[in-house]
Amino acid sequence: MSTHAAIAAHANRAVPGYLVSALAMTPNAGMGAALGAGVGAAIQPRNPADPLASLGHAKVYERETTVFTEGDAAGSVFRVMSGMVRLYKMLPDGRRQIIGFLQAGDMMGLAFAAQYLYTAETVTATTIQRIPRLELDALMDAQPAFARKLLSATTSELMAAQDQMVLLGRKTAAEKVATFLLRLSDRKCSGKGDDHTIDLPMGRSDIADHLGLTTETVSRTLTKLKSSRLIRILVGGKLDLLDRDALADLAGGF
Amino acid sequence: MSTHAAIAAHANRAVPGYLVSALAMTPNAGMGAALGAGVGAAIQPRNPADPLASLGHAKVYERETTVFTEGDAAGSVFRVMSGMVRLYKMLPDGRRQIIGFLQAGDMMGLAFAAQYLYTAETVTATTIQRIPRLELDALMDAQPAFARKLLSATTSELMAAQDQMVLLGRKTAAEKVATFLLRLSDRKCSGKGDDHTIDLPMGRSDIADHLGLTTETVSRTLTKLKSSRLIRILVGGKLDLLDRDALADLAGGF
DNA sequence: CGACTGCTTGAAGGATTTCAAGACGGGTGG
DNA sequence: CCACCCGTCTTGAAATCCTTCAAGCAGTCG
Repeated sequence: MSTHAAIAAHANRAVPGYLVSALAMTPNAGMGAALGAGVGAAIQPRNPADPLASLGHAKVYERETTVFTEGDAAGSVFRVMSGMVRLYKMLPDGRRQIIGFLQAGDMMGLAFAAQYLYTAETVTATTIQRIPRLELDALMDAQPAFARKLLSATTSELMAAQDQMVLLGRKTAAEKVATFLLRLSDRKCSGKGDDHTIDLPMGRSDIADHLGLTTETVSRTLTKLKSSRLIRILVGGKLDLLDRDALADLAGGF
Repeated sequence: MSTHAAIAAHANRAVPGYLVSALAMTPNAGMGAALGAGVGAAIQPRNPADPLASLGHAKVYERETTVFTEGDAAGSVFRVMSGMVRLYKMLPDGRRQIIGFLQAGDMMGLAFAAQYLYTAETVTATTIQRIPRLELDALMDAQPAFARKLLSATTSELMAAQDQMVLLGRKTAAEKVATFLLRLSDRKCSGKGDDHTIDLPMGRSDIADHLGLTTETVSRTLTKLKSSRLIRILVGGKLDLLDRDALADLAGGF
């Protein structure tokens, strides 16, 4: 159940309305999203074909700023234009689980519920487009194809969430960290520059809370990867993947 | 990322097409799903208002039977009419993570990808409606409202997946088991009979692989709950929740 | 009635956490 | 421009929860 509870099971805790799902929603992200679609291009929020471009308005948030909090009334959805955001849920006693990190092109707050289901905070300085729920509704009504894109994007999120469940439930610390680094690397696709240098703008405790570990374990694991010559840790939150194949082995599956 | 990788990040590993998402899709499950909607009623796959009722055809599967396997070409989506199904992903070395358990009304295989992303097996004897992807597409084209229902249902799945991440990443064994039992209990809503007796048709190792534990730990934890008079273990895979409040405390948040 | 399979229980081991200092680095102010 | 400061990261050692390894036990099914 849990992961597949029927709508009915949720009905008593969430009034219909947009809520909390985070998902990637880029101009090229729809059903027809061809293989290799966009990558770089898809990240262009100002793509002329972007149906969302004219909605709402963008705002710059400083680093370590709250965008919205779990439980807030959910009146808008958001799209990250640049920078990085973390989404997390907290247990009553303060334990935190980071659901994911969002980058340019990713959307959040898109779901049917009256309140946001998690908290969104910026990691770095971030530009975020805020789109009132009503405007999005109107767009969905006007463009059925757009509704399909949302479904497709949400579905992709679900796939990613399932991979994360495997990681959290069945992987060791080393596998978790290796998987995380490889995902970051696949994700960026930043075209320019070394394709093996990745950005780690978030702190160790963010990584830990995403992987179900402690900061100490993350640090120790990274140190071990460094000693094994699989990675090189650079200043300024950057990191080189020196042996992607070995990392993939360590990651044990995707 | 992981959990929120942009579509583009998936584009190179999954050709568009229906795939893997599992979600609850019942007649009353749409956007308008009122609070308290259906529960019992929503579980009625033959509800007259059910747009899916006339699609595909139903088949009975024996217990412990494979419905489809991760990697199979994904040509159909499925809806559980009765019984229970488990969905899981495996790591190359055999470690298994059960993504969720499906009951009457839940759908699976609904996503945009060429292959199924996980394996579906029956736990008990189960009746399953198989719906060719093309028929579902046609229905979505014909009934925009239906597409919204799918989006809503998928979104609910995502919410559940996020809760499961918190469980897997940040809860202790006792909290995991308590949470699992409470979810099962909330889920069933079987109207009739003791509202504190729940069905546990799956084995200990299924529970373990869903919660990120071992069968021994699950067994020990259940024994401890029994000793504490919080539950009573009955024959035939049934179980009484004797102190729901205490369990909720133990569960530490939803 | 015996063998099988799954559940329970015990004891030992290990991976990760917890507790506790240091080291590093980056930013600020003198 | 350098030094100080503070937060973060790293490293160490002890503790712990959970796993692993190993038997018993129990319900089932031929």
